[in-house]
Amino acid sequence: MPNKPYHHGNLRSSLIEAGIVLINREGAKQLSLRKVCALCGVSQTAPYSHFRNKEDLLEAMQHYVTEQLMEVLEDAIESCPDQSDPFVLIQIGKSYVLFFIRHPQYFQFLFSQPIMTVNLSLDGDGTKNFPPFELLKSVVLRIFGAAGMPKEKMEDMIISLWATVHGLASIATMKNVHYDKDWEIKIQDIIWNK
Amino acid sequence: MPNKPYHHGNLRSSLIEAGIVLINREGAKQLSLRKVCALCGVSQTAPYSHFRNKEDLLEAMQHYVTEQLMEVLEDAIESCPDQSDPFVLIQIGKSYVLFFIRHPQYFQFLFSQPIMTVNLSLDGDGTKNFPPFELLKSVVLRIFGAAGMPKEKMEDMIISLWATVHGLASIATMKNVHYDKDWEIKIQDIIWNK
DNA sequence: AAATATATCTTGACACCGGTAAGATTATGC
DNA sequence: GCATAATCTTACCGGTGTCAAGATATATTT
Repeated sequence: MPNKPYHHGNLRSSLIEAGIVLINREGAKQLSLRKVCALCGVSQTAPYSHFRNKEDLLEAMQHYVTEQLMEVLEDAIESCPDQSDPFVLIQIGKSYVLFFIRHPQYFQFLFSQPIMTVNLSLDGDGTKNFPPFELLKSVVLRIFGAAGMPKEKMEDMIISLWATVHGLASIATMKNVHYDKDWEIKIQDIIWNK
Repeated sequence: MPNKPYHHGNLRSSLIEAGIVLINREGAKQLSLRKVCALCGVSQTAPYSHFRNKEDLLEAMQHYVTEQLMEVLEDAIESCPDQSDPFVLIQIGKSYVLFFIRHPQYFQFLFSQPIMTVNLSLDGDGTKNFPPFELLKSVVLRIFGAAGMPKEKMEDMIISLWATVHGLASIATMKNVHYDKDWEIKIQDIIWNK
């Protein structure tokens, strides 16, 4: 049984993952730096060697969650046989909503104080954009841009699609929502009927 | 210049309104009981004669905001010449989104920890429901129920409509969203194209 | 009208929180 | 091997929600 070393080793990533654990356990609202520190077996001010403040840690955790979401969305795209079929959009939307249904705490956490930028217009710098949204934009551009749809119309479609899907996720992850149907089936219908 | 009386007189409603002022001034995240008390010129524990705890005050404030929203939505309905025209739904949706665009802090505040219930099915007790949602349900029921639309289809329509509108409000009130078009015009198009 | 009871507000205190300052411990580069 | 930098700890500060006990005003009863 070795003594606990003075240096943790990889505290930065441990703090991020401990924060994620606590968010899933008790929700983003109850998260405190001190609890994260306790879970990592480290003093209350240790994080300040790796993050400027709590906001900074939260931002790193948001990137962590966003990457998980991106993997899910990219898998959804790859699972489609025809990449130029608008059905890809349904799959993306479905995966987006289901991701948050499976991790209800993530929705509040990601969007309660969103740090990432969202540029709703098709041109402009996409590198700083919320990656899932940028992904949606690129798919619409690939499918309908090739078909000659005017840019204005594509922008409307992107906003409308994301609003619906994001709204569904928001509603589905609310605590006091009662719904006796199967979301997975309904989501597809709802996106489809748009 | 009269001395401040020991009893405030109408502290309960004053606390609610002071809380609303502070939320509009610095956001729901920064709100503290003590600040509300200071704004009312009262000690830190005075609220506990009127509310069980902070949650309880926040809940009362949510009801306060919800009533403002309801007034806006009811005005929107009344402004429609033909109450059986589906155009009423567009007007409701537009007013819903614009309300939150005009009061960006309210969206986070109302839905960050929603206290009210949302029953997505058409039957069941509507009295405990989030009133704006119940209003939407009743309008859809009135317009399309009379036209003989099956209940299942109306439920899909309600969820889809609310998801879109709620999602639009969510996106439009995000801090880091860049959009150079006029929301008021776009919203109508987007809801319309559904 | 006086006495009692109740509602309302204050003071004092506690544990928890995010954050700063100064110092201890370990790793790194020359 | 020594100096420097990175990492972690202890001590402390102001702010927060909340409880306990007491002060003050209003309401009720007699």
